[in-house]
Amino acid sequence: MLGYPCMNHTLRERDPPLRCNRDMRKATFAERGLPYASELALQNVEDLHEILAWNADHGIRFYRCTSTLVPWNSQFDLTDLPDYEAIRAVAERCGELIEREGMRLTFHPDYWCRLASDSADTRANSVEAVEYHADWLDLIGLDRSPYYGINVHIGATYGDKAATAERFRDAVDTLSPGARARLTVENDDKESLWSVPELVDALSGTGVPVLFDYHHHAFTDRGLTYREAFDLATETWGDVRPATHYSESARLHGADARPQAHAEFPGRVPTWLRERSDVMIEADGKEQAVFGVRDNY
DNA sequence: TCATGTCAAGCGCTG
DNA sequence: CAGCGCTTGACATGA
Repeated sequence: MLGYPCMNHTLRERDPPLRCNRDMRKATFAERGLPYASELALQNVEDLHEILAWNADHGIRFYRCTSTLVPWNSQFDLTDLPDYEAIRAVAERCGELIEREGMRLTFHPDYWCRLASDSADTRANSVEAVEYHADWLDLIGLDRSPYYGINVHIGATYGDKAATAERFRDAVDTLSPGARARLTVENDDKESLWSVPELVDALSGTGVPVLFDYHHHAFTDRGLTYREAFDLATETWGDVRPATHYSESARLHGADARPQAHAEFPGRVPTWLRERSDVMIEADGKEQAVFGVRDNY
């Protein structure tokens, strides 16, 4: 399966727009509080259902939802929301659609989610973030499996990789069963950070799978080919079909961009990657980029 | 309605 | 050493 993250450009441009990333600023949350958070969450979940339905109609069965599905969820429990029952009902319909259509849904908490941080506050916020993503997956009614994953980066070294790996494993141990069972960890896009072999080593014994990002591997290859790194990561998934990320550098497409920047429309996903994993196409072209890649076969 | 500046949260790195 | 970029856009204000 091929998929795309977050926004669907086609549906975003409708009037009214369909999107599941309605958010608000701190001052607005302070002013309007739970009722407005509830209203936004309900609209977001309703639109998530429409996006999933559109995806199914267009043969796209893999989707990553944004982390603003329930805005400000770090500040309350889902059950505190005035519209909780309505939200739950729509979430269940999303789950039924996903089951019926054989779809795959994942999440990717924001950049500040740093489970191995050397700051206890940052670690606590990060654990909390993984937990509320797990609450959403429970609400939708999806299995507690990395198949419906919550994907994070370690994303830093704090000057000591061994100590960072240990803090990461400790954080994993503090997660609830539902959060822990869904966690996946992706290789970073900076030479100094976490490569596939380093993650495999750091996570050995935890059961947490390594999510292989093809483009990022170029920055942390450690002498391994793409296929070697993918094979290494795939072993960590056990019986679960791996999820992977694919993108191409914008530079390959002539842009004067930093090497890490994504091309708007990547060309062709390697056949071996498509055959052996579900591939999230990370590109500004979003759903159109999936169509473009599909047309190249 | 639209343009513009700003926005909760962490990091490493660049200019 | 400030600001950028990530997995990236949207909110809020004022004309």
